[in-house]
Amino acid sequence: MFNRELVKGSTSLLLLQMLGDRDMYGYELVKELEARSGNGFTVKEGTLYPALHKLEKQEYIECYWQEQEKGPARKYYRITDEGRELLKEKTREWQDFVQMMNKMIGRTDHGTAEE
Amino acid sequence: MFNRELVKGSTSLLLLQMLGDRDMYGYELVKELEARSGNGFTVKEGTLYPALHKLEKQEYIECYWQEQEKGPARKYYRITDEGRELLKEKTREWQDFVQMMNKMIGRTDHGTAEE
DNA sequence: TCTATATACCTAATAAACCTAGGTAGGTGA
DNA sequence: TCACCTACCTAGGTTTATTAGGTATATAGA
Repeated sequence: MFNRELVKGSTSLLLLQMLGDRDMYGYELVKELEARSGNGFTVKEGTLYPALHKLEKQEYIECYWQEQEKGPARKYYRITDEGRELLKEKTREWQDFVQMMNKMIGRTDHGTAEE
Repeated sequence: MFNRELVKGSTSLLLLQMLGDRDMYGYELVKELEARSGNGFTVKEGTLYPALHKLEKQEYIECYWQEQEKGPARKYYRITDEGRELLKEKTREWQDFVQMMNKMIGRTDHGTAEE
């Protein structure tokens, strides 16, 4: 759909946001993000797992294993208090960024940009 | 201000946007972006020049030298027709992306998710 | 039994974008 | 002469995401 480049830098925000709602495991996050975005994009496993590990190392999230009656065990992630702080901050940053971008790309009409 | 990470991927959009308004030279773009963003961020020269060269190679912009009465000559960049097409497309992508992100992170206080 | 598929985890190698930290050169003013 | 501003440039390193695999559990079908 749109350029995956744009998403750079927003992955951790997305992950924290998801975990802010409820504890989730990696594979679930991949599927959920794919579903929520309406096929807009997907966060690949090769992106997700390293990102989760980094957030965990920084103590913004923590994990626990949960055995399943059927299928492989799941590694659930839970957001920490520091994580919630970071989430708030990142959300604010995102909103500021959007505002600035809109100021930059929104104010010119060089080519009739109405839908 | 906000995380520079977020800007990654939007640099070429910003450049095309600026050049969509008028021809500009590299150094001018750096200063102008800095001013417009209200100190939000700066595009470094080490980012800008390679980005311009890439856009030129892809024929989205083209350049011409202009001698100055005082000071070093300036290398002006002009957006091409293909560039304008790309700009429209990238602007649309940006708007889609923002829409999706807002859908995902929009409800800033989790727990109350009514529409 | 053997194989394919789905779930669920992971990483090494690569690619892309950016930043750091320089360099070259013209011109002005102390 | 030296410092500073304008104006161009790039090599090397970092970060982030993707590609393209791998391991393991469990089930369904040939």
